[in-house]
Amino acid sequence: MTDTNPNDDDAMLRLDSFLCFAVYSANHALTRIYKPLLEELDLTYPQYLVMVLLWEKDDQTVGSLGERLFLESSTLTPMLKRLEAAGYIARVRDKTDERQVRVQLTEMGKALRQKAIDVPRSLGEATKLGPDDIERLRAEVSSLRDTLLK
Amino acid sequence: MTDTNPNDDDAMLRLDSFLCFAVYSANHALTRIYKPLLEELDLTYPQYLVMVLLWEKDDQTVGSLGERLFLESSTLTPMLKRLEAAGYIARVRDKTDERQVRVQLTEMGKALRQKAIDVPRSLGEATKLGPDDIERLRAEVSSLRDTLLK
DNA sequence: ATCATATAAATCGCGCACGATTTAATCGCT
DNA sequence: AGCGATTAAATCGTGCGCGATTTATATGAT
Repeated sequence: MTDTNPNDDDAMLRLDSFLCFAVYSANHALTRIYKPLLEELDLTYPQYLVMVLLWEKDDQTVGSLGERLFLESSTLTPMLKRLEAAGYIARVRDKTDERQVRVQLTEMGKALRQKAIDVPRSLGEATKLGPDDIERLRAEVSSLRDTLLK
Repeated sequence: MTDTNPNDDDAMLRLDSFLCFAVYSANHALTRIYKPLLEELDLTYPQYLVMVLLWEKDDQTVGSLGERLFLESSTLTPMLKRLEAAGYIARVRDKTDERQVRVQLTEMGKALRQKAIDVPRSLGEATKLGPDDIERLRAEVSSLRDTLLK
């Protein structure tokens, strides 16, 4: 008698059972944690992600940044203009292919890296998780993303 | 000789190691998966979350919806107006406390539930994960969120 | 009863984020 | 060389999402 839950008329249409809502709300929670940390750097959270990519490797195109961040040019272009206005990056047309715009760190942008150096540690602490748990969770969530995008 | 990585000048400022970016990008990926499913219902993803809450329990205030979704009235008010314009809900001032607005399903809103009934299953399939893995991951990510908001 | 305080939504300004379209440059085929 | 197809960014319109403020109502202490 596999007594299927008699109160099953919901067919699991309950918010608390949604993985998507967990991810959605965790993302907002993370953004809120970052906010005060990044305000000191005069960066928003998505802008910070761009800067991290540029600190990894300077002089990238809009397209390659978008590919890494899963963002469209319609999102990046205005964001990059704000980063340029803030003085952290320069946007220059590629000389050999004028269609592309290369995004380059200014001296100010390079210098900012030092001020951002312990943001990841602060965040790690806020999660109250050990490095191994963080890495395991990160790998699982990344893998979910990759499955969905495939 | 625990040879600490000689190329450690990065101090882990690498996007690929960020749990936050995994969550951020997984959230976008989920939104993209939902989009075509919800278009048939004439709902956006956040609107769908509101509807799920109302299907669970009709006649809730703006504030209580916000508490469940971790959203402010500045986000909800315009969103609820759009749901009202779509014909799915009604917004009525509470008679005994005129400060509050009660959000109530219309007949159309109630009927929509049947059309939404297998959205969760479609999503479960897209993740290519079993129910147990989904639930475990959901619990972990929710717990992360709760830790951060505490 | 009155008035300060608190609470609930709404409003405003700004920054993502996307899809659809447009503009500009390059590529490829002949 | 020329021109259609492709590619890279930018632009436009819409919808979240927040913090700060405003408006309106309710509460509470005297």
